[in-house]
Amino acid sequence: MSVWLMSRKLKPVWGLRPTCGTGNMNLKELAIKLGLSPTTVSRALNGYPEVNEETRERVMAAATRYNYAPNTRAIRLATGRAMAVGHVIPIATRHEIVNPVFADFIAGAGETYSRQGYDMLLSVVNDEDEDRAYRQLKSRGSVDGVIVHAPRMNDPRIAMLTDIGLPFVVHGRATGTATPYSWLDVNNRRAFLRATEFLLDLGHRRIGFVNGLEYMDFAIRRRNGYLEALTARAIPPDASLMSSDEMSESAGYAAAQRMLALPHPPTAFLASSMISGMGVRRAVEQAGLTLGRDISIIIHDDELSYLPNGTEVPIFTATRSSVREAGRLAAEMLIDLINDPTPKPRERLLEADLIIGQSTGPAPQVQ
Amino acid sequence: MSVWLMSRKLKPVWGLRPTCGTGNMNLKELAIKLGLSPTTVSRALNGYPEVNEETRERVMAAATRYNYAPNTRAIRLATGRAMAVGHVIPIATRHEIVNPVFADFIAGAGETYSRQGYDMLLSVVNDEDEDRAYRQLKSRGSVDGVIVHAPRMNDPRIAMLTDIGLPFVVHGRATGTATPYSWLDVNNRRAFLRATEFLLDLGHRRIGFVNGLEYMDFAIRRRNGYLEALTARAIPPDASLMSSDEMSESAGYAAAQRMLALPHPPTAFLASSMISGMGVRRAVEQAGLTLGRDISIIIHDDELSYLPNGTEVPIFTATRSSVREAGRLAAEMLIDLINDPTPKPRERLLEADLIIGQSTGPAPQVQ
DNA sequence: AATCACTTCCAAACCGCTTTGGATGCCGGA
DNA sequence: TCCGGCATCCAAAGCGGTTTGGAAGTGATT
Repeated sequence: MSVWLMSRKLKPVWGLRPTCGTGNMNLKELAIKLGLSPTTVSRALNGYPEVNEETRERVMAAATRYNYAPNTRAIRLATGRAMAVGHVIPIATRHEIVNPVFADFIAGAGETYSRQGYDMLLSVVNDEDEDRAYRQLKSRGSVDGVIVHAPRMNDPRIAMLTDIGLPFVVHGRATGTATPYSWLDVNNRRAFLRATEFLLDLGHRRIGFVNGLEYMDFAIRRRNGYLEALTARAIPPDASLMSSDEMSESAGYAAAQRMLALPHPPTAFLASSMISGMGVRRAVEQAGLTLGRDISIIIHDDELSYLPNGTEVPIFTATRSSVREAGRLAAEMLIDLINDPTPKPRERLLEADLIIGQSTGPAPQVQ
Repeated sequence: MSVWLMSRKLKPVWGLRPTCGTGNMNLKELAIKLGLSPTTVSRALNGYPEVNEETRERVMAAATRYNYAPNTRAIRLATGRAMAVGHVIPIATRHEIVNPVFADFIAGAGETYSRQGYDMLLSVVNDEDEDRAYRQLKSRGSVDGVIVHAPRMNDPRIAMLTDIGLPFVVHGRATGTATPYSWLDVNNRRAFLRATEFLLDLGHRRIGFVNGLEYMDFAIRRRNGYLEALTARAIPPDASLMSSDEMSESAGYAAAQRMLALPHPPTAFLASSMISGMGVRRAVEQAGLTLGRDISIIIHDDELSYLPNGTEVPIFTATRSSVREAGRLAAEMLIDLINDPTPKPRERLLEADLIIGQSTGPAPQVQ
């Protein structure tokens, strides 16, 4: 008797938590409604072969009828996969990254994610918390991989991510990194090499270079391309014609204004982005010069969806490469990487087009 | 004997799946290492009172030592809360939204989320999939709530979200919606009313209005403010001085150029954004007019981090309201809403500042 | 000595799904 | 008649946490 009581006590009737707090149909309920086991229902919905075709159709029909959608939280726990990709965005001082280029990249990547059933997780963190953010993403299992933005020279994130074993793809490259890693980049050196050559061919000899911040890897490569083209024509680079700053309109304006005030001003400009190019244009027009005649400008056009470089004819002559497309491709690379049991680094270099607009013309004869 | 065999068969040794495939420490392992039950460890870490203070410290120390972080997937399943907020971004035709304003809003909201331990989920979908995206977010339990962007007049999303019971906060308002809902908005009507009044006070009588697309709710309210100010001074609005288009540089340029070519051109402009204002400025300067003397411009400044309206002195006179701050606040509202069992709609109207820059001055006497 | 309150800890159910290892029934061939 | 193979289906063990309902142990009170 007392034994019976004890065993009763050991197995009490537990207070049932609400099975259906969200108001959503779940697998078990659906199975009961169908008179099947959860196993079979799950298999039917996921296309496994060991289910009668007739049964499968019955299940499918019931699923749509009862508006059943599997709970992702449960799937993730059961499968051990987050089905999500993380993007860590540092803010504060370096607001460089909260920029329209980033927005378009995200939009492109997001397209790939939703096509492939992945979620996109954005972590906005302070600069000093960036490292911890990646580690948490890993240790809490929130994502299956990450995309690394805005790599700098000798970027420490690459070694760190390799170390903790979180799959990643870098948008850009990090000069100075010894170990191999996956990346997708535009051939910035070549793009700016070609742009400079194009201006040189038009007779320009003094070319102002309005670059981005040169701790960013892409800015370094662009400068290299610019310098390489000059050197190939035996033109000594002039430090007063080279600037490096944020890629904002006002910074572009300031840099161009300074260069135009030189005793020996440039006849052409190379600008790092659409936006800084607009600043350059303002300085040029304010100086009473005409674009494409007195002064030539070539910009780098990321094909931002809200900042088109003209609708029919391009306004600026530009090196063009869609950052949105880059986002799509980088996301695809990452998902490949996640699904690949043997993670050998993938690399992809995109070439930029050189498109001719109305902002370039032969160098004026009167120097 | 055969019974024994059968019972053996009924309870076979299951193939153990790797407990630790991710290489992460989990609660059970940590408990074993500490010689405690998972229950106690969980409670110790989550600050429950029924744990000895000494034990708690031991647990905390072990957690940091072994770099333990609870698996979010498991927490979510167990608690039934996603601890995540969703943002659905439609793309394709309306690329209006993949714009810098959106990026800054997201950055602000992201700050709040990471401060409060929430994840931010971004869904980039085609326009036609937007509805489905919200429904899936709900039925799959991926998020606890969403923020609705870029509301239009009679926006159907509001009724839909109310219907499916997914908590939400609208960034902006949707004119024509009958049922109450939570929103955070800038007082766009008042901002443009004040800006127009300011120009009228300066003697301007013909004010060009370069508005955003007028199916967007904020654009409607801005137009109302503009018209209200004119009406108050008994100035009949002139349709040829009002344009409505995307808020891009080129659209701003085109609109301003058209108006400046009128037989009776405006002496001042009201532009919907920094970017369209830049287009207006280009048209003005190209027409040989000087900003602040011949022509005045007031823009709306969302305080985009990468597009500052001047560093010290503002370039443009502007109605100013930080969209990033709006993001922070909207996210806080949403989290409040999620945590509040009695969901009564919250509303918040932010006022924009009118700041004086160099782009405005008295109307030229010679009409 | 028995009762009671309180502190501290634990076993096990549960969240909703996947997946393993059978079980069952049917059919054709030996 | 028996057996193997095949097509279908199911019970139950995870995934890694949270949370419920006790269960010991300790002092103080009656």
